Amino acid sequence: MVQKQEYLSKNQKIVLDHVEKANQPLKAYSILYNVQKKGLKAPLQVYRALDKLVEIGKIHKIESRNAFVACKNSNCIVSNATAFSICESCEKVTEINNSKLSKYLSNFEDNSGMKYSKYNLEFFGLCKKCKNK
Amino acid sequence: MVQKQEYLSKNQKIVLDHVEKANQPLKAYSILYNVQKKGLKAPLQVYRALDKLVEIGKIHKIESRNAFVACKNSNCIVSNATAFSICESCEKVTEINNSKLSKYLSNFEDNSGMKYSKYNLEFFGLCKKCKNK
DNA sequence: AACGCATTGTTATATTATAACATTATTATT
DNA sequence: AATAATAATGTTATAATATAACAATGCGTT
Ligand SMILES: [Zn+2]
Ligand SMILES: [Zn+2]
Ligand SMILES: [Zn+2]
Ligand SMILES: [Zn+2]
Repeated sequence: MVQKQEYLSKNQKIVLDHVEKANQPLKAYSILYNVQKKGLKAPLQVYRALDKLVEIGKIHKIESRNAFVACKNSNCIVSNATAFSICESCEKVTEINNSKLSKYLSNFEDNSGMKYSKYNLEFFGLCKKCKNK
Repeated sequence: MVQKQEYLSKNQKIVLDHVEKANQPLKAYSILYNVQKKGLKAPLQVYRALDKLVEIGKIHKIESRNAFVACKNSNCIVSNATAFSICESCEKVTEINNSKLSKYLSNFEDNSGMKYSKYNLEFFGLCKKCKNK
């Protein structure tokens, strides 16, 4: 039997490194531009690395922004249970780490008969800084 | 003073009509293709109508799918508080109308000092049908 | 009529993402 | 070590999604 991958490949490391160093979401093509000096020449190389990193929870995609951010919750137990706050003025994005919220949402059921295995939540508003302007 | 728009323009009506008749999310270019017989020839005409319709809550964007769906909550009080369930197998999307959930999320606060004015939540899983396959 | 503003029409272009195919690397099994 | 299975890479081209820029029109208000 083939084991699940437990290491990161060269391209995956390069992309993750770059995304982790940023403290804001990055666009795929901005990542591409910045890792070209490291040998990743084509969009697909970045997208493939991102796909894998998202799959294993090291990176999350901010869907409303088409941007990618490194996971801030160690070990990323919550890769299938993500929540973010997004400032609509300065675009600052923060990963929300709130166990009550994640418990509430992970246990959420409605009358649809559907059992949810995953969710993504994005809150919008003005951050402290922008509110006081 | 100019009043806030309370009617829909020609293009907006055409697009909304079309989206309402579908009971699934539609892609912008599929909408375009289907309303070309009604005179909307260019992507921008569709995107502009969609923008406005999203703004006033008649239509919601399913961010993880880049697709648009008509609001199912009458009067759309919740245009800034949206929740959807998405089947990862058949891609069926349902707007969740659950007052406990919306109350919980609308009142959610964390220690970031941010007051959220809007949220979008997407649940993923398998719908009843797909689960029993 | 004159103004302000939303909407429209149009062409071009930017941005985001995937298809297809050949090759190489890694790990597991024999 | 050879084989097979799986994952990752490299590359070119193209698909899908979305916006810029600018001119024109429609409509309610003054
Ligand atoms: Zn995370
Ligand atoms: Zn801000
Ligand atoms: Zn709605
Ligand atoms: Zn289904």
